[in-house]
Amino acid sequence: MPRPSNTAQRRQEIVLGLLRVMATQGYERTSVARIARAADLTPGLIHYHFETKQEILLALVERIRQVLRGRLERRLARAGHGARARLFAYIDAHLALGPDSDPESMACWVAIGAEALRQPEVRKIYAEALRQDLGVLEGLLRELLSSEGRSTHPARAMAAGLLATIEGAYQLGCAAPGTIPRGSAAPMLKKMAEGLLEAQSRRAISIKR
Amino acid sequence: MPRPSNTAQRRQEIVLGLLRVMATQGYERTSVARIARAADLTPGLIHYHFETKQEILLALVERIRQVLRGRLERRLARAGHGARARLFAYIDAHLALGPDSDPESMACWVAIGAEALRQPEVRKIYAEALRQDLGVLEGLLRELLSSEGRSTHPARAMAAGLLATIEGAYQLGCAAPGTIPRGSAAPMLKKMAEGLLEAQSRRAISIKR
Amino acid sequence: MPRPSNTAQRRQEIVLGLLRVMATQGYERTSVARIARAADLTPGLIHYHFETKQEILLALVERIRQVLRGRLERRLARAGHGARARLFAYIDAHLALGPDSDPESMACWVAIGAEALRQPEVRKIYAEALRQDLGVLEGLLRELLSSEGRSTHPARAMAAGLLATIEGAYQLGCAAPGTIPRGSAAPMLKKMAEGLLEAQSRRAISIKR
Amino acid sequence: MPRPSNTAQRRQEIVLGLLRVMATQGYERTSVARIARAADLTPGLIHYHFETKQEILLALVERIRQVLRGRLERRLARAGHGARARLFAYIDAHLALGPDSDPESMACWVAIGAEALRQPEVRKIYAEALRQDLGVLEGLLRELLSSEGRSTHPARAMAAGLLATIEGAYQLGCAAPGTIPRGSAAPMLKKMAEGLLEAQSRRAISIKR
DNA sequence: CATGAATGAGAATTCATTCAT
DNA sequence: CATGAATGAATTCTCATTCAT
Repeated sequence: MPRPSNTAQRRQEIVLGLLRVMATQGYERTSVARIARAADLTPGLIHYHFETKQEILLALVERIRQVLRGRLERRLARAGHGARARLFAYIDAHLALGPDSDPESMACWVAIGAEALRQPEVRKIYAEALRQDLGVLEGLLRELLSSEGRSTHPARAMAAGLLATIEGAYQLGCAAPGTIPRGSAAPMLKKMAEGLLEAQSRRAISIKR
Repeated sequence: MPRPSNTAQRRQEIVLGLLRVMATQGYERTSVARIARAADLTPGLIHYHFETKQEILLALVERIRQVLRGRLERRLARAGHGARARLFAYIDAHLALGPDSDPESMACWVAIGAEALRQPEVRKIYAEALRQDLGVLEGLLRELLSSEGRSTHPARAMAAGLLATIEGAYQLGCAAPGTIPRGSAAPMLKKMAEGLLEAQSRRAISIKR
Repeated sequence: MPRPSNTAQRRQEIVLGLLRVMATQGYERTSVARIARAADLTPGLIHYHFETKQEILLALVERIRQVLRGRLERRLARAGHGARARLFAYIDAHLALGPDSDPESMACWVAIGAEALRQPEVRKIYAEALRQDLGVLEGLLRELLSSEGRSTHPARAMAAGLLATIEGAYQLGCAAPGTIPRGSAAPMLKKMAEGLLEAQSRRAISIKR
Repeated sequence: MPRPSNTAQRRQEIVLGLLRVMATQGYERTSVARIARAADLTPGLIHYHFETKQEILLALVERIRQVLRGRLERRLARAGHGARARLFAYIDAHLALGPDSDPESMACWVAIGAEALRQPEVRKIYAEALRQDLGVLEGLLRELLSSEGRSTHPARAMAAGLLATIEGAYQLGCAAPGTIPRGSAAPMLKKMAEGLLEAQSRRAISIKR
């Protein structure tokens, strides 16, 4: 009778080890030995469960995305059916402080974004993640626009702008703390969203006139 | 007769070598030997002109800032005195495509942002740079707000939001190309700025009533 | 009722796994895990049936020898009683192409020869194997010489020469294909054997004169 | 004034270090650290002068070939113009014992032959080396045949046979010492060559009749 | 100023072997 | 018998930095 597999468990521990170390050291400076120490394992075992260090990174991306998806779903569920409330839930899921905010993941996400610059494989899943985010955000904006009886055409471009702000807020929040006053990112982004929507609206009206 | 010092020249070549390599490799993966090769120099000479590799990075930050400052000044000069035009000049200096845009520097800036996560010294000058940007941007917004006879109070928060969007656009532009349609970053940011301003404006008006 | 032992079966599977992998990877590059995969077993089980990796190698040598012995016996049986035919049967058993030729074993044999350079234990059984071959070959030559009424004295030296050619043909056949035209090794060696015998013969005759 | 380059010197030292260690350990078991120790250098320096370990191996092949070429040229020069003497010079250059024989290189050559099985790049230069040898040997046989007024047609096949014997003699000499009595390889090969030539000759004669 | 050889401290990865289940 | 997780030592290779010339 073989010992029951603990691979899933171990892989998670390893991924969390990378998360912890990478948040302060970046990917390149995080050696497999450090991941091992952080997870209280041996380097050899790391490579038993993952072929390469990069594979751990990819698993970490997956995990960060999962957690974010969970956060988003919970907040959308709480938000009810109002299109505006749902958009705000999206923003809060990404930027709000609070018990479910996750600064380590945020720092890692920034580091992952930098790795995406030079590792094609990382770039691929990083870009894929952003395309997903973009899609979800666009959907929410589309809901909101059509609920107000307006054209959904600018939804995509607006989503891109808001997504850039989110990613930029991560970057500034981690690497230049203080630039954005603590806790102000989510409210600010909501204002920007509203501004975009209203500007759009007024322009539409003025065109009609 | 000693030969005239070419230190300044050499330092610049070295910094440009780092710029070129780092844009695709990131900082950690850029070895001194590669910088040397890119600058057509030898590793030893690099360390004659710079104590450490990190020092080159700091010089590169300085240089990227200088170039950006130059671009901003030229665009502000062309913009005339209109507060809105001056704000747009700022945005274009950071995001517009064109002959003076500089994708390599943009990629490096993203990599520098990631290095700021883990190198306190880099973080210091990175944050300082962003504070400067923030100050300039805030000033422009203040100009604009007061030229319209409105409170300049929200200028700082608005500046933070716009700056985040700029940094985020760099990130997406480099690491997830296609997320933001090519050439659309500057126009989008202008719309976001306008939205913010107008939302502000209407709220102010409605409060007055 | 304990299940019947399948050790013999398993050991053979493992040895064949080594054969398959080693033919292309050499001994050092053949990890126990790869042997296991090739034999559709697990690494732990390999070490249940063999103490060490080297032990598998020794078993493989034994097996290759057995197969060769079988081939030789079949060909000798077919050859009848003519001394020349029997010598040729020996040569064909080692070098002839055909359904019973075994390129994988040949490649392994070459790899084993290289391992013999550095592993005394392997050297021991490798040398023993060659001494056996030498003995058999010498016996066949002796038969042939005495059947022609000539001195059997040079049989040993001739056997050594022919054996060297056989081993060299393996080497060239595996590692420098094309050097020896395909299918030409056995006929060439037969000519070399005849040449040796006839040269011997003429010299003997001339001495008599 | 830069220090004069000692790269050529160092590279040779490193190659000789590999030669020394590899003769007893084989290629795979020869770690870069051991090469370094054997050459009294540091591992880092090894990799300053050679990109990879394999590159050292390729340089070693080159060197062994050079030495062999030198030995052959000296012996050919001493052999005068007789075609038979020249053929024997070739054989002696490869197999004769004596002050210029080189057992370490011989052992390495055998190990290289085994590496050729699994490293395509090694196989390439190994096969090329053997093709060269084959060409030279064929030329000598052709000389000899035509000097006796006979067809040179079988020269190639004869060369292949003799070359196999040479490689096999290396193998047996290194890995199964005693199989071939010490010092008997060269005389035996000469007899084999003569046997081949005479057999050929007699056949030619008998055909003429 | 300039060269490039040299160092030494890591880096990721591999792997034979052990052993709890 | 069988599994496969775990270990720890070894491996190749990288690289910032130093320094004799």
